[in-house]
Amino acid sequence: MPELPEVQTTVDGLNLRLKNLTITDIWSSYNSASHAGKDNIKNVLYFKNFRAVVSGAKFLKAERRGKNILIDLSNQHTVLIHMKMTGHLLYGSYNLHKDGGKEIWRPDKNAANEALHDPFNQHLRLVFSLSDGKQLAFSDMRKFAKVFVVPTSEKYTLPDIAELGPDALAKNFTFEKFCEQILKRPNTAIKQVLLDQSLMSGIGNIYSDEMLWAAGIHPLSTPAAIPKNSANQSMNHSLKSLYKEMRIVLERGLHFGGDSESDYRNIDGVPGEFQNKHHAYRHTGEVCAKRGCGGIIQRLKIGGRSAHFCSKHQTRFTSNKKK
DNA sequence: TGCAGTGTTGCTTC
DNA sequence: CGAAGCAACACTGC
Repeated sequence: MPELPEVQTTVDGLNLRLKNLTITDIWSSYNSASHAGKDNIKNVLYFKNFRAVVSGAKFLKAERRGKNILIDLSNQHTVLIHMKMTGHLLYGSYNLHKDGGKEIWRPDKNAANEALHDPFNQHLRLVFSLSDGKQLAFSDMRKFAKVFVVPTSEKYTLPDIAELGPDALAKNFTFEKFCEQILKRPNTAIKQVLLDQSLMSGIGNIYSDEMLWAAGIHPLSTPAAIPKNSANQSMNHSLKSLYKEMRIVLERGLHFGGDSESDYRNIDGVPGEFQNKHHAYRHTGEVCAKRGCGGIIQRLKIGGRSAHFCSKHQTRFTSNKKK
């Protein structure tokens, strides 16, 4: 779901659409004490405080740290949003309806915005009203998302941000640094290592499968056993190729506006296209798309996640020495 | 009809 | 410390 390319696409959309807008008010479905106490949108740092801090502030800029979105406001405060599994930010025109004692936001029927035709509007948890008369709505079907506000001076010292490893696409995240991080877990399946946000940040289940497929490395390979460089010209089956493919696959995800295999939409409600470019993820039982390979895509549970891979061209490197 | 599967993270346990 | 397992929740598909 939202992995690095999807979160970046969302952040780019926020910077494009919300520039110079002021948040006139906010609303939340979690406006009741019965939901307080958990570390997610339910407590919204106790909604009244959140509302008091955020209302009236102007949007300055959004940025991405791993899979987190940081939104700087003009009043020296920053909103952190992690979309987790099913979070969606949607920008468009909504109207507040009263249904008995219950308040419900519904898309404006006359608006042409694609965001407003999405089923995610059934699960709105938080709505920012903006000075252009439109709204930024946050939908979160499974209610796993995290949203809170802190002084901007503290944004990078939050555990959510400070404990992240280097960003997978950062310019200064060199091959040497990549190896250093990967080798901190020398005997753990590479699939799990790539998903560990404290080692490097931004990679999720889909892109990890795709980069391992492209690099020709079996997801159960252990880092210490994978050659650093490959002998042949193709640079395949090595940490070097994995590093290279990591960059390529994530950049491609970004280029195609993210991956909507599941239900990702950008803030205008438009799906991405990367789901049509998969070679491994959710291709179980299909013939491997690699030229001349002819293998069949397998699926395996690794670290509680499903991994998809070609058992023919993805080499399994494991250490012989068992402890 | 019921239950496994789905993406991400955090907490508990060993 | 690391790693496994499960919980947080809701919906889809077999």
